[in-house]
Amino acid sequence: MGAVRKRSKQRDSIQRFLETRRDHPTAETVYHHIREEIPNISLGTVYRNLALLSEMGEIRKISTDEGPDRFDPITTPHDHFVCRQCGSLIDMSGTRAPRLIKEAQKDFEGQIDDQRTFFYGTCPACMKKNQSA
Amino acid sequence: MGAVRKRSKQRDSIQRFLETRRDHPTAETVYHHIREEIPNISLGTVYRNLALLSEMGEIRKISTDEGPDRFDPITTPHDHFVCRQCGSLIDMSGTRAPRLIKEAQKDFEGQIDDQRTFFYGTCPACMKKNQSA
DNA sequence: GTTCAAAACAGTAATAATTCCTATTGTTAT
DNA sequence: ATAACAATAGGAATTATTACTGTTTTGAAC
Repeated sequence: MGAVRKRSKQRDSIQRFLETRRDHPTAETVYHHIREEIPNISLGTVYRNLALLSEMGEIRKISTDEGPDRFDPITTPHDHFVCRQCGSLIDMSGTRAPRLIKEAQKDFEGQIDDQRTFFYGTCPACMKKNQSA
Repeated sequence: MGAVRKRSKQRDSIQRFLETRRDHPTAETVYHHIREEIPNISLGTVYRNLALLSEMGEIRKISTDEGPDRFDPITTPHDHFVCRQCGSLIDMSGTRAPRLIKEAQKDFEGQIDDQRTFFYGTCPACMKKNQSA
């Protein structure tokens, strides 16, 4: 009998909060918002539950070249764009993962389970900002 | 007139060291090795120069879901594999970047300059280890 | 080769990001 | 209700990285 995972209102609350967001919050952002609902939750609890939810496949951890890790409630495969100027993280349409994994697996002796693609550049908002400046 | 970049034996040494390695060392690893050559180099200098070399396009910073940032002396486009079990970072053959950027740019209003693809799974060495265990 | 300002340095402090630890609380199965 | 144990809070500790300060090195101009 493997470890039984028990629910907790803290973890439920974290998951529910993430689901309302399209902007891939950091652990710090999650912490500040959950504190409005559960004022004495600790940052450690937030980190632990974000890690747990990731392991459980309920959310996805996203590490980029810019800034701290972020978390995404959408676990269906999709790519991300990172703005080098403002740091915003944007969902990209279209998924390339299954095709890429199949392709890469051909030349590779290990086992490929997952894949992440990031695009870097300037986001639409910053493009506009730069024009007027 | 932009800032004039001056050379230093510290930066040269860091770059030379990286070029001998195929395993994408962390800042800490670089620091320990350079200290054999320049015993009183400081960790801050290592971080500063790794950042500078990245900006200059001489090396590449690599951030993954597992562990601290790593640095790659090869700047021609290529993908990476991350072993979830041992954390090793492996170069993948074949580049998908130019094709992917072109594809993604079609549906995207921002400007895409760069792209990173990571594969996650179990590396060949860990596959073997798991079999015998 | 001396001068001079910019750039880089070492060393240290500070901050950011994350994990670990301990005592306590809440849940589940009996 | 109680035993067993998962999950908690809160803070300490650790890891990763950046910033600051006074000193040294670099490279160009003379």
